[in-house]
Amino acid sequence: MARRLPPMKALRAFEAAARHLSFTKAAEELNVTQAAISHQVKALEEVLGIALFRRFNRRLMLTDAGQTYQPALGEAFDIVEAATRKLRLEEQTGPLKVTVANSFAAKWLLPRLPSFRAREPDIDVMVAASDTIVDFTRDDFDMGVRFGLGRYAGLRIDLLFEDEVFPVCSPRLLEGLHPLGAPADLIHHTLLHDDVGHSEVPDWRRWLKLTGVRGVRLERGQRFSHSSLAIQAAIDAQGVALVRASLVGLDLEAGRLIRPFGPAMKSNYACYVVAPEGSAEKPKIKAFRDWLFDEAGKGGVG
Amino acid sequence: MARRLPPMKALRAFEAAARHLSFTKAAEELNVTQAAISHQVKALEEVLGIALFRRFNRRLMLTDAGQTYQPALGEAFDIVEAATRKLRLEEQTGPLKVTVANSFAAKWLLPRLPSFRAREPDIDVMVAASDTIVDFTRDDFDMGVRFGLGRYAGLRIDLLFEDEVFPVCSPRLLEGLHPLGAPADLIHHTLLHDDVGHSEVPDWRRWLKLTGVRGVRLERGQRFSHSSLAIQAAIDAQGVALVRASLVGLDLEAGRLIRPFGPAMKSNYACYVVAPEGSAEKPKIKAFRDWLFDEAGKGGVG
DNA sequence: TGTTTCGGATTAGATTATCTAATGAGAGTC
DNA sequence: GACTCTCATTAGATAATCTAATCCGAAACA
Repeated sequence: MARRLPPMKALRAFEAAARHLSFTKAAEELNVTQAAISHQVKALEEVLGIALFRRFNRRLMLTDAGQTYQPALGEAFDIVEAATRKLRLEEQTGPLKVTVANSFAAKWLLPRLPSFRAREPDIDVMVAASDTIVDFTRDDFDMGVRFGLGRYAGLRIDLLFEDEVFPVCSPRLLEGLHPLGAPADLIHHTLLHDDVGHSEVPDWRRWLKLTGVRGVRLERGQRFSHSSLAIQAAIDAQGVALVRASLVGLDLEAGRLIRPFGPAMKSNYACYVVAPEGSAEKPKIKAFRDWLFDEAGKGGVG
Repeated sequence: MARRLPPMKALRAFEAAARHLSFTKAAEELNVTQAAISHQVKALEEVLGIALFRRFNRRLMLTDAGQTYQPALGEAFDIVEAATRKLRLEEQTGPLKVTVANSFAAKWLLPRLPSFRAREPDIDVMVAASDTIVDFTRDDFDMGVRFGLGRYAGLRIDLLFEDEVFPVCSPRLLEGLHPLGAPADLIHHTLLHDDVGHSEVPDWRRWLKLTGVRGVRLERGQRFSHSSLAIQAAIDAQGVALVRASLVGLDLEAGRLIRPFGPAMKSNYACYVVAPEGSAEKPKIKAFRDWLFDEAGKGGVG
């Protein structure tokens, strides 16, 4: 299994020298002095115990051994070069792996993604929706969009937008039996909860406290594991949801949801674009980040 | 033309680590510490700007990039290994290039060569007969057999045999008009000269002086560019040649030539087996040298 | 003929690259 | 809960590599 190879640097020196039939030219190619090539080739010949060059005063020739050796080495180095080039190319054009929270994926990113595809047709995006926070040193992701406090070590962090929460419901709900003109009317309606469980994101309890409404039974109503599901239930006129503005921007625009009344409550959580410090400026990552900011600015959500 | 490749040592380290999915095992394979591999891989990832491994606590995984990179590198190193192996093999079994003087080739080596072929059927011998002394650092030869004083810098030198010169002629010449029983009888015979031009090898002038014979016309007679031609002329009964013992050993044995009278004169020149110091103990060179000594000892010439 | 030029060899010393030893950290294992 | 395994990190030691200067010999030049 274990390969036994001559020193790689010496091989490179020899291969270049053999190609040029000149130590001086090889030295130029490898950006070293002629003496360095001379040493390396000599060392290689000693390691192998085989003469590779016949040295004349102003001319080099390959020995039979050198003549058979050079093409093989050239081929090997070509393979390495091609593989490296391919690696770099794929790094630029290969799929961009983005990790995002489930609800953000469903209600913000996916509906807007066709716009990115139109703008950067060469970049394939792989969206991985997950509610566990990825460690970029462990998981093979290029970047992420996260709700949080914006404190992530070793990452470049850009604030995409701040967020707030407010109640939304289907316009159909207004046509129902019970009015929905003020927070107090909620007493006759179903509350749609999500279990995001971020203490920093206001929930119905805190919102009702803020508005001073009493008598609403918090333990009742529909509970969902994800905000996106609560939103969908709201669209289906099943009740009133307390949601993050960012997630319902398009639904409000399209009239699928309305805001029956205020107020909006500020969340400490905001939306951040994150990427490993070292790769944050790579073309495809930058392209996606730029697009995210353009989209956020456009919708009046940011 | 100029290739731009990542550092070769780092590539080696990465390839081994990728193959084992373990820095520790890679370190064993390359006979370094685990820390060395860790450094090299990290350096490579920095040079490329691309993560190659995903690091878990007791487990390594390749990133997509690493996964595409490793097989190409493995292939490249395999090519290098195979080429190196082939080189070493050919060095052992490929043709043995021997440089010898023309006359030695014709009159000593070639007639005996079948014996070597029988003894070492795997070694092809390429005999290059030439009267110019080769420089092993310049010309692609493995070894040589030379007449001389045995002073050659940078070479391993083994005395094959010392030499002497004496007159020889065809037995047919004794049956001719003029007798050939003592040096003085040469006055009636044709002298066969060779133009080797080594002042250290006695010629007719010195031999006649030694024997005290007078009246022989040195300027007369037949001259040849090589000893082997003078010997052939002697075999053809064209006259009497003054030759080196080593060159006529087989002709005397076979009765093609006889020594009509003495004396033999010692030559300062002797026959040496030479090979570059560094490669003198290589199997095929040693095999040929051993055979040369066996042959020299056998014929009673050495 | 002598002089110049060219390209490789050589030497010794400087500079890096590379490696090691020691240690830490985190998560499986017993 | 102690132990073990594997990789990361640090600083310092070591060794590989490179450079600068110079030498050398033949070819080119004149």
